[in-house]
Amino acid sequence: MPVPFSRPSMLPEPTVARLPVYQRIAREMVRRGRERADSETLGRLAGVAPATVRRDLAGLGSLGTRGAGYDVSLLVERIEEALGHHQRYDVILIGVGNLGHALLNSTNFLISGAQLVGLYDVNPDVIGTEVAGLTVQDFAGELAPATMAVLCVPPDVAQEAADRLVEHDIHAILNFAPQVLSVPIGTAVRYVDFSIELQILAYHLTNGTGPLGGGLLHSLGITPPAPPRTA
Amino acid sequence: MPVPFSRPSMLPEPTVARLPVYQRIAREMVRRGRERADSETLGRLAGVAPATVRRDLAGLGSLGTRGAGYDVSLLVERIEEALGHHQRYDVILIGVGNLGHALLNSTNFLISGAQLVGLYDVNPDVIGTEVAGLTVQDFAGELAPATMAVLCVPPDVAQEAADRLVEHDIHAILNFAPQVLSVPIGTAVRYVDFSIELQILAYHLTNGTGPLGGGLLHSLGITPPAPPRTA
DNA sequence: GGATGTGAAGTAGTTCACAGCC
DNA sequence: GGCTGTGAACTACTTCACATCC
Repeated sequence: MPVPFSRPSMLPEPTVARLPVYQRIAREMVRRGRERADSETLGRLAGVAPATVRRDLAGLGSLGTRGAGYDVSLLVERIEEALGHHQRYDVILIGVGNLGHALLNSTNFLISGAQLVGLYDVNPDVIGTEVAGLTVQDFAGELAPATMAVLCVPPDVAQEAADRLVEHDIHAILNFAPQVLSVPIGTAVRYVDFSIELQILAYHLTNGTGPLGGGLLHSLGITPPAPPRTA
Repeated sequence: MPVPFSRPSMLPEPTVARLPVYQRIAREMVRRGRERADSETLGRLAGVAPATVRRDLAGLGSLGTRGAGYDVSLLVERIEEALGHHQRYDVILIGVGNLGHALLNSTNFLISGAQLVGLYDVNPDVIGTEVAGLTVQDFAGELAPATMAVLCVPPDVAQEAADRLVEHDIHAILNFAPQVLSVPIGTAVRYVDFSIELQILAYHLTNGTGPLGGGLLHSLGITPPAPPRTA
C-alpha cells in the first residue's frame, strides 16, 4: 500500500530541495538577460547531473523545448507555482537578536507569497524597536495570526516558544535553535543547524571524500553529480 | 567499479548528516545524567527509524550492548571521533555583520577541534572591533592560515571572497551567501540557504505532505521515519 | 541537428526480521 | 527477556540511453 490516493503533485523530496536552486539560477539568468538554458548548463551551476535536472523539471510538466532547452522565465514562474508561492503565507519571526536581524536583512529570505506579519521578542530592550518596517512586540502578548513561524530564540527556550506557536495554530516552524523540538503530528518543523553543517564539512575534510568541486547545493544530503570527469 | 580501494571509513552521506544529531541527543542525555539509550529512543528524538539508528551506529564499530542499548557517553566520544573532531581545524570567518555575530554568539557553532583564528570584514566601522575575543581584521590584508572558512558576506561579493579564500589555500568553505560559488575541484563548499529552507517548508505546507511531526532532522533531504503509525 | 522527456537499468539507502549476545 | 548488529528484501532516487519532437 504505497501512496494513498489523491496527491496533487507529490514530487520526490530531493527534487523539492533542488527546485529552489534551479529557480535561483534561472532568476539570475533572467536578470542577466539570458533567455534559454539547457539541462547541462543548469546542472553544472546547480551541481547536479543533467539527467537529474531533466527529470526534476519534467515533474512539473513539460516546460522544455526539445532541441532548445528551457525558457528561463517560464522556469522561474513554474517553479514558484510548484513550490506554492502563489499562496499567501503569513510569517511571524520570534527572537529579534542578531540572527533575526540577519534574516530580516537578507534580501531573499522572504519568498514571494510570504508576508511578514509580526516580530516578537521577550527582551524589553528590543520590544518596541522597529525592524524591517514592523515594530517588535512582546512574545508574551497577543500573536498575529500566521501560517509559518521562524524561531530564532536561544535553545533553552525554544521548546517553550514552540509550544506557544503550536497553541496558536501554527503548523510550520523553521527552527534555528539547536534544540530538538517536540511538536504534535501535523506540525512541520524544519531545522537549520549551523554546527551540523560545520561538522559535516569537517568530516569530509578529514576523509577527503564528499562534496568537492563547484556548483551550488551539495547541501543537505543532496548527492553531487558523480565523479567530475572534467578534462 | 564501485569504491576504489582504501577508504578509512566511508560512511554513507545521509549517515554523516545524522551523526551530529545523534551526538547532540546523546550529549543532552549525558548532561541530564542519563547513562544508556536504546535505538528506539534515539530514533524517536532524532526523527529516524530505530533500524536506521542501529545501522548508522553500527558503521562506527560495535558501540552498543545487546539487550541494554548504547552507552551515551561512549556515543558522544565515538561520534566525535568519526566526524574528525580529534583533528584541529583552524577556522576564519569572513563578514562580521549580523549573521557573523549570530554565529559567533551561538554557543555550539564551533565544534570541538575547531579553533577560531581570524575574523575579517571590509567595513571600516567593523574593522578593529573586538568580537568573540578576536579583533576584526581587514579582509583586504593578510589572512591567518586556516583550514576552513565561514563566509557571511553579501551575495554580490561572495564569489570574489571565495576566490581569495581559494588562493589562500583554504579547501573547505561554509557559505551563507545565497550565491552559486565557483571553486576548483578539491575545494569543499557547503551551502546554508535560509530562503531554500523556507521554500521547502512552504511546499510541504501547500501539499500537506512531507516532514510532519516531531523529531529533530527532517532537515535537508533527510527522510522522515515513515508514516507515523501512531495510535 | 540538438536537447527534451522517459522507460529501463543501476545504485544507494532504508527497513524488515531474526540470529546472536548480554 | 531485551536489544543490538546485519543479511536480505524493499524502496527511492539517480543515471543511462534513446525515441521523440522542435
